[in-house]
Amino acid sequence: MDIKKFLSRTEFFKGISEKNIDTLAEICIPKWVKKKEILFLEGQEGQTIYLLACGSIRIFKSAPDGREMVIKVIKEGEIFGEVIQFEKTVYPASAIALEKSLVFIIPKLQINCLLANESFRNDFISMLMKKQRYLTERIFYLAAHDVEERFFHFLREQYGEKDEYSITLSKKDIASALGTIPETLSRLIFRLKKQGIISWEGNLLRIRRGFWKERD
Amino acid sequence: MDIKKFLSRTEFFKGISEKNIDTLAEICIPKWVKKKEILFLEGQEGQTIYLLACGSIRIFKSAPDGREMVIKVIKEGEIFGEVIQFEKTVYPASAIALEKSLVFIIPKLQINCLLANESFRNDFISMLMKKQRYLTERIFYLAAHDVEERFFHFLREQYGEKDEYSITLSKKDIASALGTIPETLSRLIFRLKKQGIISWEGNLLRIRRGFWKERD
DNA sequence: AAAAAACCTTGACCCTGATCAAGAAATCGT
DNA sequence: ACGATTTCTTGATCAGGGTCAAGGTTTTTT
Repeated sequence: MDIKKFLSRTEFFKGISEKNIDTLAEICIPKWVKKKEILFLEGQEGQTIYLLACGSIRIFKSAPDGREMVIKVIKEGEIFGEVIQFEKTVYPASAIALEKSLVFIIPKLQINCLLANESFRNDFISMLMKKQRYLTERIFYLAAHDVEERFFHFLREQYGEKDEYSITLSKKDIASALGTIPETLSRLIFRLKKQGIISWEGNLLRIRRGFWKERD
Repeated sequence: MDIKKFLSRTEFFKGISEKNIDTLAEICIPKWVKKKEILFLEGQEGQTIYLLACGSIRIFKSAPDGREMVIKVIKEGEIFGEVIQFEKTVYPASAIALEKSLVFIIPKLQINCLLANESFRNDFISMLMKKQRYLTERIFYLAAHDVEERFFHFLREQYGEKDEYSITLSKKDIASALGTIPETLSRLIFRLKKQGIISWEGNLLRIRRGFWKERD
């Protein structure tokens, strides 16, 4: 089975021992979720942690009146929902698939066992700290950068610095990931096209050569 | 010495065993910092984790051009700087004292030893998750709530729901904690006073009776 | 393949909160 | 205690981006 292969290539599990990989591969349950499927809702009790194998998942919070905010768009190889591991058993945010995705479901009890292993534990704690760094950065970005800056930051963060991107997310979803609305993103794209900084037809987004270096 | 007493009353260390408390009390170094003193800067290497005993500390990020954003105002009994525990050894944000404060400094090596202990480890991981919940909530609040909502949220979060508060932070510092500027806070206070919702003379901030219940 | 739904774009308009400025009050440093 | 610096307030102005509306396009459903 190539679950093992995938796990061992994963950012989070790549440092893990062969034996632990075996255990994990047996434990975790692969599950396909379709676009718009909800994996869990804020406030809901949960017993499982997720690992995204393929696709993308939006983690978000919403207020009763409908206001919503994206916390993070999960990339392939990332863990999510790990925050229910101890004490609090309810998810603090909701998760929805932005496209057809494959996730591995890992019961939190199993994680608990692995946690006895020192190297796993260290990786787990490191992962939590990395998330903390990410969220810290996101607060900073949302508050102190305009939509254009956030757009390029999102591209780099999600796909790296490239000349060409094959975009599978809808513009609407990208807008919400940037913390804005489709109209604003639409106008931004219009302006960037006019300035010759990007072109975007269908799935293909091109960035002007040298753009990333110029902007520093 | 009553470091022990303090430690055992602390949110984070209260569940910890007597033996561990003793060890910790020996390890950690108390340090008074004066107002505006910087504890560490973003990007700086660090070997220590902090516990705030008394006072308050602002954790913030800043851009080269001067834009700044408060990530969190640390309350008494909270840990900060713990994010350098593994791998990355640089702080992802800066810390400055908002008033004269007492911190306990704990070398990260020592934490590492304690981490071998299962119950401590669980507490540590729980603490990280709590922070993650906090940051998630903060992203949501900053993005989806106006300054007035953030003001009351800050009060509740920092001091609880009361009728009277003795405010030791400057309005400027409160403004930045809310993610706004002094002018805007000043105008908000003016409006809330006019509406009879608050009064604020000197240190004494009063909230209209029943206000918290009404707002739900 | 047709109908329905969702998505994208563009325009007009508005609103919250930032910026700039300047004077008053409070606090700090020596 | 006094001058200097910082903080606080209030006014005038401005801008980024959100809201509302409407038409066109793409995708989904049946």
